[in-house]
Amino acid sequence: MADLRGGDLSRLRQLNSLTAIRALRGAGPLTLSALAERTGLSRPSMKEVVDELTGLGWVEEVPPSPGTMGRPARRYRFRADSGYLVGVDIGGHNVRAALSDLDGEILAETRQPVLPGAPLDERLAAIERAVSGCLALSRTALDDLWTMAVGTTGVLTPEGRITYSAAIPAWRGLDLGGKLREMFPCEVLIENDSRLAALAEARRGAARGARDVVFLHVGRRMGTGLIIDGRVHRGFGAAAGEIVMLPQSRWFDAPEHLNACEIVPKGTAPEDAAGYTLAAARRGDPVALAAVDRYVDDLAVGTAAMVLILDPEVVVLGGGFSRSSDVLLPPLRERLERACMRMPEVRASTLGEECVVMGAIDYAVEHLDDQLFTPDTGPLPLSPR
Amino acid sequence: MADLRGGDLSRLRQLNSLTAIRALRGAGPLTLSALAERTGLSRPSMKEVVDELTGLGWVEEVPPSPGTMGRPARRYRFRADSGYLVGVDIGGHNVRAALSDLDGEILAETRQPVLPGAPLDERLAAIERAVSGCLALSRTALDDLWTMAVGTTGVLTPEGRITYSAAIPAWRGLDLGGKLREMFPCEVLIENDSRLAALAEARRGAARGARDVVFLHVGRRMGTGLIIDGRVHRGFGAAAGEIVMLPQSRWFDAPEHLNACEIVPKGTAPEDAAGYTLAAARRGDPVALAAVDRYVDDLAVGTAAMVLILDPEVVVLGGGFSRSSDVLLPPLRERLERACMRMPEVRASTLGEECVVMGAIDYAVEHLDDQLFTPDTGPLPLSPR
DNA sequence: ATCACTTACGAAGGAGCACTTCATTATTAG
DNA sequence: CTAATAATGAAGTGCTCCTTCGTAAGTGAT
Repeated sequence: MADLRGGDLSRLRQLNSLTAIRALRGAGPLTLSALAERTGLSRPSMKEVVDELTGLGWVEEVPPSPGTMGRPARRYRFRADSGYLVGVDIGGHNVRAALSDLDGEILAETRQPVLPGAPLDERLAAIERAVSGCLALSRTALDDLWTMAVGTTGVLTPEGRITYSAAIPAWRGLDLGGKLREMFPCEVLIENDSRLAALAEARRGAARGARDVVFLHVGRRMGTGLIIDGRVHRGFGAAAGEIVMLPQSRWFDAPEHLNACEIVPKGTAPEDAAGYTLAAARRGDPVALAAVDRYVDDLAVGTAAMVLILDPEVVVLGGGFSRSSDVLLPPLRERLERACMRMPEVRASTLGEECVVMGAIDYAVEHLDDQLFTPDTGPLPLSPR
Repeated sequence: MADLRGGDLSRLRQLNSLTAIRALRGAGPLTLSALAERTGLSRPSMKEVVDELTGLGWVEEVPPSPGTMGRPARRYRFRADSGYLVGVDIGGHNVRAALSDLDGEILAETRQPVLPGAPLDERLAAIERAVSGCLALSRTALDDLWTMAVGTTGVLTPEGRITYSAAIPAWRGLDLGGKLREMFPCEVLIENDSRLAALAEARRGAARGARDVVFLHVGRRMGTGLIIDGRVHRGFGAAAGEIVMLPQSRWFDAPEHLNACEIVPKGTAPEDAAGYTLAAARRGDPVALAAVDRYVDDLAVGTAAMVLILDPEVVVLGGGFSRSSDVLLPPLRERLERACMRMPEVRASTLGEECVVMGAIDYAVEHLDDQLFTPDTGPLPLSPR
């Protein structure tokens, strides 16, 4: 039994305001008549709603569109620029950031390289630089940032403390949420990077429209993100998706098949070895193909476990190795066909490197929508908070 | 972006009617003042709402509670008896049914034994008998049945056709939903039995209050049910939870460790073998304990996969073998401690044999609530439909 | 039995929101 | 310049909820 709050007349207005905002956010600038038709309200009522929203700063009039019959209608749009969001992807080698408006439209992106072994301060400074870079590029003031969503590798507590991170040694035990809240005067959300990537693929990428999605991060390290019923699944202790920890999933050592392939020339940097093998496999090298086969054999076990447990609509292959999805997808599909009860769609990521930042943006948008634009959350505040 | 329907004044009333109903269903009979306080509405408004609901047949006045100061207040209750629900559990050896009111309060239960190899007609007749038995016991007319929820073993399509059932050979390929809709003049919902058991445990059993639950059906056959974010997780093709199909989960053959234990006397019925081993293990028989150890070793692999993937709050052990949870839980916990990232609560089912029927009832209640008592679903109809 | 106290009931008056209707206004097409 | 088109603004209506206040129906003390 959810909320027991009964509704006042003002609540009705609030409901209608939110409906108007949703309609405006869904489809570009709209006239009063269009809004009225979409929402089912009468024109005069809609006028009052829009006037109120304009007064609060959530909605703004735009010039009428010319060339129509009759008296030109005034048009209104949602002011997605009343506030801004940043998404940050803190990886081993790079810190990426993106800045968007309240609709998740990306306005600026930056990247700051960091050494994997860099000390904590250096990495935090890179975050600072990445974000200020975005602010400068989009000419946005720090105070106009409403929410920052951060994706990083590692296992997190629900509050944003890092339990464990294989990729970034300095991260271990860090209260990342607390640190970033000291650095930035906005709300800070921390999430696992694979989960954010999954969200991005489900919102704007290869799994757009699907409500149940399994995202596989395949690369030097394995990771997963789950979208269940359209939302990021964290689990009770924010530890969902860690199947790589199970030896029988055969995921932990799977990348070694590619790294340790005989055909990789001595002296190749460890981070390039797998790429070399995958490229050789694409050319048809039999030794490389055999290594890929062994790799996919292992990959398919953990994947089949997730598919059998969750029965997702789509499985998305992302992460570094997904650049070679042409090599990986056919054999993976073949193994899953045999192992699964119902075969899901298996697709390659379409967002690539920007996947996590985009997911972070999407996550922030969703958080904001839950807070502001949901009927249960009280009246709309004045826009500039 | 959900619905774009704006709200009329009548919608406000509808909202408040639903709030009143929710309040009444949440806590026994209430006076107007109590209702007003809980919902935040004024007394006169609440009076009007309650009068309307009384007229529609959803609410009814009950005698005032004596022994209070001041003028005795009129009290109202939700008429949970405006309609009735049946839950059915179609197992290999038994068909169970339960009848409840709209609040899921169980009013009658029946059981009809069936032979596992019984032909289709016989099993359908048993269902018929089980349901009419419930109707007779509770003196309810067939026409007062609103919804029937059915749990059965096997893999289903989203529409309620049976893809595959190991336990009931005659079931294979059957359009069970269609058949039952011919037999009963009410809405029919079909679901996998383990999923319903999971729901029951999450609503009224060992996992009450938890939003993410993994239910393990351990018995001669293995099955699972997942509750994610408080709701039954079916998956895109209603095939979620079938990890037993993955050889590496080691679930499929796990029960064989108990069945084929050396100490089981020759000639024991196959369905009693595992029970014999478990009982011997409880007495401390070393051979039986070793078999249990091997069994739990295997059980823990698939369980760890689910826990690592989903990070549930609670894992519930149900099914036939859960009668021996005192023997199974400690070693299972020990293995999971080692394998899992975050250890969930591991508990034994508290509902036992009635688990699936109760889950069916809960499922029907939830379906009804979604249809009738949710703000987005339009106005409340007249109670006797 | 009576009186004070407590609490609920019911009626009356008021405010807010959305609806319908209609005269007015701004633009395009001929 | 006129007719047609479509949006605007103002006026009047109905519904829902709110507050207020006098009345009714009990309990407990004298």
